[in-house]
Amino acid sequence: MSKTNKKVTENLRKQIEAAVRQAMDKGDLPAGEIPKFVIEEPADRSHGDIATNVAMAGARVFRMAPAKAAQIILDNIDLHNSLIEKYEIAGPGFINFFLSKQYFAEVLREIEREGEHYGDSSYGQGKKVMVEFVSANPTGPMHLGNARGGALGDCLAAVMQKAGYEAYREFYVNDAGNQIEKFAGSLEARYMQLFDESFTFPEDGYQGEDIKERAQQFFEQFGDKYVNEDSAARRKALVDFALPLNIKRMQDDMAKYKIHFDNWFMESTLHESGAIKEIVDTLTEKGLTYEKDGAIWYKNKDICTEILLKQGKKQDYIDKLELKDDVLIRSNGNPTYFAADIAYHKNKFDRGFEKLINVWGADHHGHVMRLKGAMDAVGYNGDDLDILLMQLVKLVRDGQVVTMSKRTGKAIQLRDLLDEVPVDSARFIFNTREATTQMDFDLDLAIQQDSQNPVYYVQYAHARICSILRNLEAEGIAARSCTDAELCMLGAPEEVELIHLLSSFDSEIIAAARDYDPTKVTKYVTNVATYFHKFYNACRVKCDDEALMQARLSLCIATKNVIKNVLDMFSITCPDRM
RNA sequence: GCGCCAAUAGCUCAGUUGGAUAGAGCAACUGCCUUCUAAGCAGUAGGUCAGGGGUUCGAAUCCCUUUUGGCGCGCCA
Repeated sequence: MSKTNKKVTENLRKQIEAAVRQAMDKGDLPAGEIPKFVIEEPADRSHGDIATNVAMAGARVFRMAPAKAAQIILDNIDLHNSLIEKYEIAGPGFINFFLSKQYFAEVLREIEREGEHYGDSSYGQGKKVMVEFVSANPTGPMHLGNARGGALGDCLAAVMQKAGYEAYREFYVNDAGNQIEKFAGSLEARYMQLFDESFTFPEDGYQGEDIKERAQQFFEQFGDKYVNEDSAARRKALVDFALPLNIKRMQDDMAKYKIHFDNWFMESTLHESGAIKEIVDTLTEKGLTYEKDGAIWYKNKDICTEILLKQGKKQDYIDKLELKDDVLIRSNGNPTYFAADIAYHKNKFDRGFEKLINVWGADHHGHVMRLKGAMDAVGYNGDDLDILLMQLVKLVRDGQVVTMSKRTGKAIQLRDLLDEVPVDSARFIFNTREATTQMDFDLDLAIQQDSQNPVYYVQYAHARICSILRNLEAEGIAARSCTDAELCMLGAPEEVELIHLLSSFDSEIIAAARDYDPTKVTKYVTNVATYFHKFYNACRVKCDDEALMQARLSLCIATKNVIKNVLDMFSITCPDRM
C-alpha cells in the first residue's frame, strides 16, 4: 500500500486495539487477550474502503454476538485525524470504515511527489539476492521453456529490486561435464559424416540440426584437417570451435529478449579452480561421504532425513520418500553435475548473496531437497536457497500440441519465437500465468498483433492518457498542481476506484516479491488499465469546470506514472501513441 | 509404488493467504463515437469451485480421502 494508505491502516489498527483494551478495562468486554484480526480492503466498495473482522475474530473471547461487540468497540474508538469520515457495522459483524476525500487527495500528491520511485519500498532491506535463471545447456539452441523462464526470472529480479532488494541476475553455463562429452561426440560424428556417411552417430548424441550446422561451419573453416587426427584432439577442436559460438548465440538471443545478466558464470571455472575437489574434500572431512564401487558418494539420505525430522516430519513419511545417496565423483574420476552444483551454490553464498533464487523447470524438482540439504552440509542455510519451479510450457500451433524436443530439431526455438512474436508481447504473456501452472502458449495468438493481446490493452491506456495531455496542451491547457479542495472534487465511483487501485501499487510489489510471483504485477497493471478505461468512459477530462479538469488531469498523470513504472520495470515499451 | 504441481463458466484463466452475493477475457446476444484514441466502455446469458468427509462464527482457499491430468524418482543434466 502507499505510504498514505499504510499510515491510515496502521493508525486504524492502533485505534482498534486501544478501543478493545479500553472496553475491557471498563468491563464492557470480558477481559482477555486482544484477538488476532485483519484490516483489509473489501471486494465490494459498498462495504466501505477499509474493513475489519475484529468483532468476529474475537467472538470466542468476547462471548457475545459479533455485531454487539462491534458496537462496543466503536463506542470506545477515537478516529480524530484518521482520514476516516464514517463507519458502520455490517454483515455478520464486519466494521466498515469510509475514507474522507482528503485521503484520496493525499494519495495523488504522493504519486506526484515520488514519480518514477512510486511503488518502491524498503521491504527487502537492501539484502543482496541472486536470481539465477534460464541457465540453458550450451549444447543446443534455447527452447520455449527457456523463453518462459527468461521472462519470469528477469521480471522477478526487477520486482525484487523494486521491493528494496539488491537484485543480481546470473546465467549458469554448463560448459563442462558429461553433456559436453556428448556434445563433442555428436559434433565429431556430424563432422566425420561429411566425409564418410557410415560414421556411426553416438546412441545418446544430440540429434538436432544445429549440430550439423556447427560441423559444417567447422568444415568450412578447417576443411579435412581433423579427419586423420586422433579422436580426442578432433573432439577438443570441435568443442573449442562450437561452444563459444553457442554461448554467443545464447547471449545474443537474451539481449534481443531484453534480458541482461550481471554475470555469465562458467561451470568450467569450478573445475579449473579446484572448487569442486575442495567441496568434496570438505564433505569428506565432515564424514558425509563414503566410497563404493570405485565412486565417492554423498550421504544424502542421512542429511535430508535429519533436516526433515527437524521440520517435524514423521519417520514413516520420510521412509516412504525412499531417499537415496548421490555420487559426487564417478568411478572414472569425473565429478557429477551434482558435485559441481554444490560448489556453485556455495560459491554464490561466498560472494555475499544472502538469498538465492533459482528458476528451474519442474522436471528438476527431484533435485531441490538434496541441493538445499547440501547447503546445510557445507555450512550455509538451505532455507536461504529458494527454488522457483516452473511448469513446462506446452506449445500450441493450429490447435495442436507441439512437443518440444531439443533432439528432434523440430521444436520451436526461442529464436524462432523472437523472430515472430514482439518482445513486449512475449515478456508480458509469459508473466500472465503463475510459474506453478502449466501453460499453453498459443503461438498463433501470440504472433497475432491485435487487441487480444493483453500488453496492447495496457499500452493503449498509456497512449490514451498521452493523447489527452497532447490535445489539451495544443489548446494551451497545461496540467498544474491542484489544491486539496480541487483534488477532493474527484468523487465519482470510477475516480475513487482508480485512486484506490493506484494506492495499492507498492503492496502489490511487496506481495509479488514475497511470493516470487511477478505475474501479480502484470495482473495489477492490467487492472489499472481497466479502471482507467472505465474512468475515461464515465468522466470527461476536458470539461468546462477548470478545477475539476485539473483534478482529473492529476488523476490521469498519476495513472500514467504507475503504468510507466510497471512497463519500465519489466523492460516493456511504453508508447506515447498507438 | 512413492513424491511434487495442478483441477473454478463452453474455452483460457483470476480470486489480495479463512470473509460479505465466486470474478475477468475470449466465444454468443444487446447497446454506446458529427466533444479527450471504439486496440475502449456498459449490459444480458453462462457455476454441484472435480467427488466425498473434516476443522469453525464462516471454506474455492486449511486437513484427510477418492478420481483425473502433467512431471520426477540414473555413476544424465
